[in-house]
Amino acid sequence: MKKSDQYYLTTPIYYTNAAPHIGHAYTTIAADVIRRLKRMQGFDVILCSGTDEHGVNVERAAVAAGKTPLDYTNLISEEFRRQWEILDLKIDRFQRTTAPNHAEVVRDLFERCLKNGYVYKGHYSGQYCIYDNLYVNEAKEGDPCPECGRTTETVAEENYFFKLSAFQDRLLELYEKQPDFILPETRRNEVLAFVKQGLQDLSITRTSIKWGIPVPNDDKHVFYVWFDALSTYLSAVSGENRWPADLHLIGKEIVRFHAVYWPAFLMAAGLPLPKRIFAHGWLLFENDKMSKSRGNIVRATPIKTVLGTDALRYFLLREVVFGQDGSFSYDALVGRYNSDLANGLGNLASRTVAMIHQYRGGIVPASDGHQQVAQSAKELTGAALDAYAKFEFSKALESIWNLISTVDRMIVEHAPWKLAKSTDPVHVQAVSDTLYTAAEALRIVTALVSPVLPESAAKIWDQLGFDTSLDDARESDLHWGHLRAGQKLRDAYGVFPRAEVKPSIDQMKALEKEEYARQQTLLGKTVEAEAPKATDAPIAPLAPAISIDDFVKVDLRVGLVKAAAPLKGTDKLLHLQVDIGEAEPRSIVAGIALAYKPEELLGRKVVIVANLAPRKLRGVESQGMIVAASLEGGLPVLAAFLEDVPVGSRLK
RNA sequence: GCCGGCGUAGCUCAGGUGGUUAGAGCGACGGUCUCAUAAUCCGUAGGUCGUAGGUUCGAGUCCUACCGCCGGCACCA
Repeated sequence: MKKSDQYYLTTPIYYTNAAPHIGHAYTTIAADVIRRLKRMQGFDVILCSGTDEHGVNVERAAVAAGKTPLDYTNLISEEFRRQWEILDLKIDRFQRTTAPNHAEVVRDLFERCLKNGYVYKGHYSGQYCIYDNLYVNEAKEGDPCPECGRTTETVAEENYFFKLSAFQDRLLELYEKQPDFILPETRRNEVLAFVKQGLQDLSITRTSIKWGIPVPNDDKHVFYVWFDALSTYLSAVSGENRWPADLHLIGKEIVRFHAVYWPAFLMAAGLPLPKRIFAHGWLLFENDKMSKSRGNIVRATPIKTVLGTDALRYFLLREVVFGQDGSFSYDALVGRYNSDLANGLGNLASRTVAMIHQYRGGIVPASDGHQQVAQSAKELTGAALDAYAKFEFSKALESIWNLISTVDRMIVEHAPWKLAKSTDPVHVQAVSDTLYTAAEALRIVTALVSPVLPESAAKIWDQLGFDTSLDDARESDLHWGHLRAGQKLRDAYGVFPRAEVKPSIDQMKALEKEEYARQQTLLGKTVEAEAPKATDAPIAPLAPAISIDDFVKVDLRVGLVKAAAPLKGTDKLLHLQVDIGEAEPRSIVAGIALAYKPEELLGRKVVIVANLAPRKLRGVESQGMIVAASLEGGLPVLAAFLEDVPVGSRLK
């Protein structure tokens, strides 16, 4: 049985199709901060992270790199682990989906679900168009393909299905009873809307994939992504009595899997549910989504090298409202570093320690401190802890910096450097009061920021003369007056040296290039060979072989876009008029509105499937189809020619 | 198209149940101090609170419409 003082939290299980970047670091840093906060509250905390290593994408990437899937994922998994080490993130359990203990847990979960009647072997059977590689759900035997008009074939395929449909009510009840099961609220609303509109059973195995965990007693099948990956949260603590997790920290793109599928799997298996799911937002790069195709991915290690890990941690948690999207930029990073860390906390530590050395021989003087500051400290500490408890990191840090600024003001107001020249006992005590107040407030601030700035806080802690580890600090240590008179301070040294803006940005950018090159070399050609955004969506298997006669049936033509307009009522559809050399331009509806603006298509040459049977889309007849590369999870890219070609030419 | 969120100083954002001159931090500018990391501290400038109506004695705060942005769903064959 799990003990009440235990806290189990997880990061997502990162997919090993790409090397770690700042986005992975963001989640993991946040988890590390929560881990330290919970420890401060006295919990026995463990943090689990890991790598999700199965699936087609990994299989393909491995082949492309000339490696076996396992060799390949060994490499990337190790790269993730190394990354967390470099960033001083303590991962208590690092679980790989390729580990033997994990396979056992997955099979066990499956068998529990099976035994309880929530898994069935589905014979998907239905109409299938072999030409378009398309399942036509609504068609009956002998019906034509809506795409090409040719007769569909009846196919039957075996898959294991999970009866997700049986859990709609229970899930809604869960969300109702535990309103904070999914945070923030906006994500909860989305999940509610999704579940309320009805749930379909989920296919949880594949026969087309080999790189995965075989289904018990039926090893033609391999578990498909979510059944496999989500179980990691169980396998990371198998045999430890740690389950259920207190918190799954995730990115907003995987909310559905964690908030719908995962609880349903666990309900089906009769296992306890996680207590809470928190989805943070995305880290944008200067308002653009980071992506390989844009080439604007940032890695964490160059930032560590130039400004230190704490600078990165502070920036991410202070600048970004946790739960919302936030943007990263080098300017903002260095700005925050200088104004908040160097000029704020760093300078306060520096001046406080220096003055006590200078005016009191490095010994903390006896005093109760200024009561006004003590009062502010009490209030602001309370506010910060409240915010921390709600994962409102930016708010918590704001409160703490408020206290720093209060202390700075107090120091100027009492100007100890003036009174220190006097031997009047009243003045002597006044100086002591000011110095004690500054040191005690600094002590509290340091302990309070230590979950976010562990490395720097430890340095200040050391300068204040403590021998204990800040890791052992507890919330009760935050009360005013714990600093003892007579404590001997250590020498002062800079904790956050001020950064020159341009040189440090240049240096980070240079290191960023090196780091990118290093990762690329590590992974061989695979980094470049990858699709811009790889997801775990199934990759369509190669269509069946056709003869040249079959190919000739497809009439591809060069067309010129004469007109283009959005199709109202849709996000993705454009209505085009395309001249392919006929008397009238063709009316073609294409799902490319997210990738292309109508005006940039005008006058552009495109490739058209000219003999595709016409079909109405949203009430508009589409007399053909535009040929485009369809990237997984990405935007379509139109086929085009490098040389100019006449309108109407046929492609062979 | 449906559902939800947002639009407040150059930037990032606060502004329960409507009530005197709309706030903070950063940045800019001016000044001050010297314990300190050319830091601190004090002060100044800057906002028709997306637009247009409406309710009200009174609206950034409520209502309606519209515009723009962001999510989710639908849609994308």
